[in-house]
Formats: sequence, structure tokens, C-alpha cells
Amino acid sequence: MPELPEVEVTRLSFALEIAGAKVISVCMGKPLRWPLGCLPTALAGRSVQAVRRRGKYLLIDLDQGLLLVHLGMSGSLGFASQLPPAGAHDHFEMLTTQGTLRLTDPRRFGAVVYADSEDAPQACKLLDKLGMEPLSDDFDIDRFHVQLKRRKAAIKQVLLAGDVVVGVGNIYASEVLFWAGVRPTLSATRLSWPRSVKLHAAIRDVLARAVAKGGSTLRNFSNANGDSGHFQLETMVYARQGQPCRVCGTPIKALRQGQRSTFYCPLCQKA
DNA sequence: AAAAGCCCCTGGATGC
DNA sequence: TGCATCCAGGGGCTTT
Repeated sequence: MPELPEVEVTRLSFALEIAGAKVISVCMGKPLRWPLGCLPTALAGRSVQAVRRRGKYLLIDLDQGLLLVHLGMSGSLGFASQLPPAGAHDHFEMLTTQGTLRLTDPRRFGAVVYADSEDAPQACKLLDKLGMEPLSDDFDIDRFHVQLKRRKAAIKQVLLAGDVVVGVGNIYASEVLFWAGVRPTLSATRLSWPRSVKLHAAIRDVLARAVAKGGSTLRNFSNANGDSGHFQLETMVYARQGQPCRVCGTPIKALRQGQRSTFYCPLCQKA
């Protein structure tokens, strides 16, 4: 579930509440994607300073070191002074003086990794090759266009790869390409300057609107307060194959690219 | 260097 | 009801 908007919505839903909290204890459930990288007891006594986001990673800054949290495909966080008893899918829990932070992740593609600093190898390994942040000033149109020109793969795959621009996952890739009027199979290198400009704008616009709507809840995404998102109600193409395009009425088509499903309107996205 | 496949894991939906 | 198959928001690793 979690693409950039869901991760950002999650961040916003507990960042202020956890700031200043002191860690009491940490416990881990079943193994996640990677080991924590330190003894859970080593974190006790540290204080949480801020929660930031880089791509689909949440960075929880401690007074010493930081935790990198990734929600994978099925993860969600909860933060409250009183959480329900831990279930079979709760694999990380951090008790603090201001509440308990819990990662629930049935598929366990998610991760919680400790690093001494953002420059430490554990962090670099995850963050170094990430592309531009689409909602920040860092997202430069010229650079975006130049980087697309260097890629021959289909534009949708390039967006998903995350090394040009981060945060666009499978739902938003289809949505963004719809708004830009670009066919998902088009080789990235063939995007003209005006179309790159349009795509750049569509990425910012769609992601920002999705954040404003609390993200998309397809199965069970919720923010750290348990609220669902609503952006799934206004998708133009995602999971709408066979249904009429909301703009021109043409039936939406589906195809597979790199074992992921893609949706587009054959008329609105002519090439 | 870039692209394509495979794989991690669990659960829900669908089909026989 | 039971079982097999396919699919799902991600992304790292290995192979071409």
C-alpha cells in the first residue's frame, strides 16, 4: 500500500506527538526484511527528536542515531498511549514516555533499521541511490528531463525504479501518467521537453493531492492514528480496467509491465 | 550501466 | 467445504 503519500500521511499523523519522547523499551517480533542492526536494549533511554521522510522511508531521529522505517507492501504504523494487545502481524514495538509506536506488517517486506547517523553504511545503503524528492524544491525539471532521456526502458518502469524520482509506486505511476497524457509503455528517452514538463507537474500534483486526501486505502492502510485514506475514490485509471475513462468514456485498459499491473486510457494517453 | 527476472512473505479472492 | 492458483501498495539481488 504505502507509496509516498501514505508514508507522508503516516509521518504527519504522529511526528509531533512522538517528538521529545524518551524510549523506554523496544521489542521485535518475527524477522522483517533486515535485522534491526543493534540490540533493542541499546535504544532505551534515547529521545526522539523528529520524524522525517526520504522517499518511502521514515527517518526517526534520536538524540543519538536514527531509525529507518520502511512499510514495504503491507505495513502500517500505529502510535497511541494505549494500543490494543499485539497481534500476530505486529513485528516492532517501541514503548516511549509519550506513547507506543508499533509496526504492523503481515507480509514482512517492511523494515526497521538502526544507523548511527545518516552517513553510516546501514543508512547509505538504503538512501544513497534514491532519486529526487518530488514534493521538494529538489525536484528540478531540467534534471528530470535529462535523466529520462538517458533511459530506454518504459516510462512507467523508470518512475517505479525510484532512482530518478522517489515515491511514485504502482498506483500513482498509472495515475500520474494518465494526467500527463503519456502511454506507460513509452520509452522514457522519447519524452519531449514539453511532455517531461507535463509529467513533472503531474507527479507533484497527484502526490500532493493524495497526501491531502490522507493517502489511498486499498486493503488496510491507515495512518498512525488509525484513519483510512480517501484518494482511492478518485483514481482515474488504477484498477479501473474495462470501466469508462472519467474524461472521455473510452474503456480503461490493463497490461503487465515487469510483473506489475498498469492501467491507462488508450485515448487520453495516445503515446 | 541499464534492464529484466526472481524472490522475500502472508492473506484474500477466485475457480474447480 | 477444501484445495490450487493467482494476485497485491516494494525493492534488493542476480543475471543478461
